[in-house]
Amino acid sequence: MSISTGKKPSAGDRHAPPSGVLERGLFLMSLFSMERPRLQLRDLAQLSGLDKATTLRALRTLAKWGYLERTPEGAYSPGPVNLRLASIFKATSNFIARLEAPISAISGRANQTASFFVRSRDDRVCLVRDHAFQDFRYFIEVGGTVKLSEGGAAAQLLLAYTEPEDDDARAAIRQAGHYISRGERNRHFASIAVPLFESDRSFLGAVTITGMAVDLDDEMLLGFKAMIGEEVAAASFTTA
Amino acid sequence: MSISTGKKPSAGDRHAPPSGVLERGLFLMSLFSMERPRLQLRDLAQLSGLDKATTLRALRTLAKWGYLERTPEGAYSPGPVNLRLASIFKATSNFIARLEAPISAISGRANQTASFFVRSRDDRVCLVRDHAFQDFRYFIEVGGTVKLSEGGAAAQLLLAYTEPEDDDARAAIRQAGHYISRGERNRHFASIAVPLFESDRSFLGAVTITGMAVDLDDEMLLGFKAMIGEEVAAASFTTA
DNA sequence: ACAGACATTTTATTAGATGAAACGGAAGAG
DNA sequence: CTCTTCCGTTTCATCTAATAAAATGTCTGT
Repeated sequence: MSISTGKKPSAGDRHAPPSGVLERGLFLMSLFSMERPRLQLRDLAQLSGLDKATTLRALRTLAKWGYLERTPEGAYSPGPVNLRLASIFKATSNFIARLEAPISAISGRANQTASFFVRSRDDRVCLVRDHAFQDFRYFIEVGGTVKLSEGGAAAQLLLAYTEPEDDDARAAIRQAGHYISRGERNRHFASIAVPLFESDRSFLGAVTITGMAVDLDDEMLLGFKAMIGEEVAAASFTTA
Repeated sequence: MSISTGKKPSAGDRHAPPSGVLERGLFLMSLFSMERPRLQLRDLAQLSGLDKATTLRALRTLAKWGYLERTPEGAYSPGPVNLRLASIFKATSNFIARLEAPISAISGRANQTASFFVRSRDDRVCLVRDHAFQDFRYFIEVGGTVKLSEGGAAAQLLLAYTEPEDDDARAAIRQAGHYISRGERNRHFASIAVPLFESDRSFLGAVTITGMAVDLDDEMLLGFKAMIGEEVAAASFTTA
């Protein structure tokens, strides 16, 4: 009753928990992140706003199927089944595996974080990521999604190449074949995003290099563009 | 009613579908595999034994949260969220990333499939795998689980090192520091499994090399043991 | 021995899951 | 072109199975 009618002004319930057992279970899974890879019942119940007993039942089922596993201390963390599903996912989008080496090489040569994003409805999803030596806590993790409306170099570029309704700004981005952002999503960062095409010229997504704004002037970012082109060409992709 | 009382002797319902919405949803996810990465509503309903409407509702929720995505043709396949959870899983079991290079090297040097398994309750789970040039359809995929009771070199070795109740056979395996199987799970294959320890000597799981029995006599399999030791040592693991 | 923090079980109540049937739309055959 | 078939989707009366508050169990530290 506390969900539909009552109000729980307790700490962590910014959003009301979803209704429906399956949705609640998936919601619980979504509470795990790189920053919080292990959570105990109490935390999950509080974060989700669900009753302890309800949370426990869901966690048990999730653990029974390997989506979660219990640590020796009794906390929960994502389990091995996710690996299985991730490898099936990778197999269905056949180009991800092919992109891993180029992204790694790009990251190494730029000594910055390199990523690959695709559009999924109104979000962008990070599918490949290599961190070089940077502190990665400010970034979206692999598989993570961000609303396109939140901006960023990758978002602008994805919109330019995939949005049905066109305008001058988007045409200009396509004309240039890249987009540079400065502090658009995070004040301290700058990025360049370039489009990635399959060998048959079909658009796949955006390759980006991101780093601290102080380290990267526009000239340097622009210089990365040719290098990205070289590296992805080794895997038969193109950037134009 | 068809689930609890009725009988559906149709094609693919070897097991009755689980009850509980969450469990049913997870069950649906488990129907995807490397061999069947895309399934449509009809297939999923039939394979699971669930009603079409029930299946549809679950699939919609799963897709809404990114666990599944729809192909242009309307079929379902595992979605990008699995990638996110897999990377969190990898981060929590920090040794997986460290093992990937050694497994790859072992596979290359033996020119056979190399894998790493851990025990999870009464199952073994494949966490790392490199295929060399073999046809991989006969093998468990990464993240895949198999009952320990089904045997195989890895299963025997995991039992020897993790089962609380000991017996002579298990003590002998620990004494030898390896286990060789021939046709135990599959008539045509042979494997050697060796234990993997963290640098502090805590047991992690089993490294195996598997190939066609005709190509691998016991002497050859035994010869791999030292090589495995060398390669994992490069990542500060040990095999004894 | 007591208190506090968590995990787990129990149970009466009803929200919400279920599935048979009907509908709709697309593709193919005659 | 109409008829048929095959799927996905919607609807709705029925009742299973999910819910949450409270009680109980299990630690840990004082």
